[in-house]
Amino acid sequence: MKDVAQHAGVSTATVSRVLNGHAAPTPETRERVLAAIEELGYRPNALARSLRTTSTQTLGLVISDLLNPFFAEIARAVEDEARSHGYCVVIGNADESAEQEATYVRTLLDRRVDGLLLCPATDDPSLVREVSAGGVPLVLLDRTVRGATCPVVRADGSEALTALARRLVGAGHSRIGVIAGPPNTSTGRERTDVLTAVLGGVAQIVHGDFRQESGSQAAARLIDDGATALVVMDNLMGLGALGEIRARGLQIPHDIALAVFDDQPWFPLLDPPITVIAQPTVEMGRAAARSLLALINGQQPDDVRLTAKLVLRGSCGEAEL
Amino acid sequence: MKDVAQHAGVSTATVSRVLNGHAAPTPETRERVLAAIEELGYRPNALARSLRTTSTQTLGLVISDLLNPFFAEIARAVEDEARSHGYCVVIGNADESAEQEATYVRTLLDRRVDGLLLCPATDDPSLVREVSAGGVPLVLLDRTVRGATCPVVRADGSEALTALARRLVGAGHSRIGVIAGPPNTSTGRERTDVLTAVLGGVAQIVHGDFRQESGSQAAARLIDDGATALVVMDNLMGLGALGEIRARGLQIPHDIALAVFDDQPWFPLLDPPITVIAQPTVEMGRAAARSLLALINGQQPDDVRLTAKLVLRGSCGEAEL
DNA sequence: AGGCCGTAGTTAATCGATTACACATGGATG
DNA sequence: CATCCATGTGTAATCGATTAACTACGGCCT
Repeated sequence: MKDVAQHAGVSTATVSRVLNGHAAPTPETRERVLAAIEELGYRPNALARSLRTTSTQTLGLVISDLLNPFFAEIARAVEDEARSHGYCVVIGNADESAEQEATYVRTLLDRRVDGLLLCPATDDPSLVREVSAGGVPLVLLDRTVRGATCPVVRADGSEALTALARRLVGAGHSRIGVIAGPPNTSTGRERTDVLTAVLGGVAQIVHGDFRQESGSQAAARLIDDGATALVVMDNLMGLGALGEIRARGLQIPHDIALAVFDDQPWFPLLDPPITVIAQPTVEMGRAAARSLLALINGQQPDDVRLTAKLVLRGSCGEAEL
Repeated sequence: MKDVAQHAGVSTATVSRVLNGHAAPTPETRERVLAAIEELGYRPNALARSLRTTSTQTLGLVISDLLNPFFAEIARAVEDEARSHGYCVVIGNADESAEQEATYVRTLLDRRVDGLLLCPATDDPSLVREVSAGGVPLVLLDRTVRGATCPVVRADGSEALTALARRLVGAGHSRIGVIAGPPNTSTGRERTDVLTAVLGGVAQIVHGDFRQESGSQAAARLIDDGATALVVMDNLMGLGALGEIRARGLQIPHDIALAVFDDQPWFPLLDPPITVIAQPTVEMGRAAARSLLALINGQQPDDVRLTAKLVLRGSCGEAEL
């Protein structure tokens, strides 16, 4: 910057003013400065700028698993929304581990992100408290924590799950296996709560860990226990369950019905196409980014609750109803 | 930091030394400083540190599309490898657009990443030159550019493609449709070059843009033109092609054979399971991160060329051979 | 006792920007 | 013609760390 100033025969203050579009500099000065910038190929140092202004124009996003397309879509949406407001997004991959999540959150805070979006790995509120105590704007995404004091953006699958459960019972299923998320995640608990409320003893619940492998294992157990329908609360575990069903040579929906939370582009391609509860991932991501930006701008955004939709495709024997 | 120093009754220099594990401070001083840090909940400002040390301990990764699981896996691997060396990764999503790619690259450079990993959207070398001119360590990933002067990490699918092509010809296919990537990407061109070399006039090539939609359209055209086999050069376009095949009610492999570049966890679940050319994504990501770190440490890493493997599953009529 | 040295710690410059304040210039005003 | 104000620019402090150069303090040797 000093070089640019010298080249243009002005002070660094003037260069800075030109860069930041202040009213002061004369059109001619501005021209000269811009020419010098161009000629020297100068690019301002964002670190120095941020240090001085205490604003990085960056949002932190800590998600549970980048390989889960559900989160990848969210990340993408967050990024789009942020970019359209001149913000950049730094993504941290917690890998469904509370420790790694904490590490990432701290790293991002150390780098002074202007705000943080978090998909908490567990419903333990301590990390959230820590961030709030630091005064950094925080929005929770997809999952919440106990006694959360910050805005939360998530999808509500109660209606869809209820409709699905009724349908399965109506089709005569009397042993419905539920492959749920970990009991210490809000999504893991809430979704199963809805189901048990509707299904009562008909439901048999096994908790997985939102990973493919746990889906296969849970499916194996449930099938061994005589389940005639499987409801899987996450697409990765759904993938595992599907693998197990195929490995056993079972026919969907004849031998076993299947429904999965989260839609994926390849679900319609299976035979039969898979019935899903689709979450509005893009809208969730965008809404979360908007809420966070609002918070950064001193507003107090409300919680956002979007609805997940039941998409019937055939894997629950819809055709036969 | 000043507060911590005061609290511990030392100077900021001493605090800094404690933080950075310098030899100087006495165990007692160290204790006192650590206590003060603990008590005040002090966390060092990474921006200030980076400004002073001109090192951010951060790698930039600009990829073509986060929603493409191929790149998501790579991103994940890069991140793992980087983290194990104490580096953080900032991901930028170019969305297969050269402009957005350039924007991201510049943003990352402005933030002074220590090095950059790039999956170039086109084979135009100008952006690469710009980065190199800035003296920032750069490694290309998956794709290269014309006259690249930096290390490149990619997968070689020639053998696998050749074997696949021979097999298809051997099975009697005389019109083989190839859905390729854009001709101005190295992967788009090289893969088709291999195929045309082996197949000659038997191959009919349509270029897509690495997105699902273009896969459907290309498949439609090729099928209309009488193709009895499709080779798709990317998993997203493969998804599109599959959709088109299903929409037309064609049976795989009876009516049409199909093979796709990039393996995906759900390919084995289709009926029949899809034959693929699997790229070693994790190894690619790790290797790229390692090369970049080597470059940052002043070494001159070689190009890395990993081999993609043909995985026969049935969608090319393997059972019938 | 005096000189020397190693060690622990302090002072102050520095990284590259932003910005409050001071200053100079020139035109309008009484 | 002196005064005042508006306007454009420069000076220098500042953000929060790191680190070279310096100082103070003991202990050791002769």
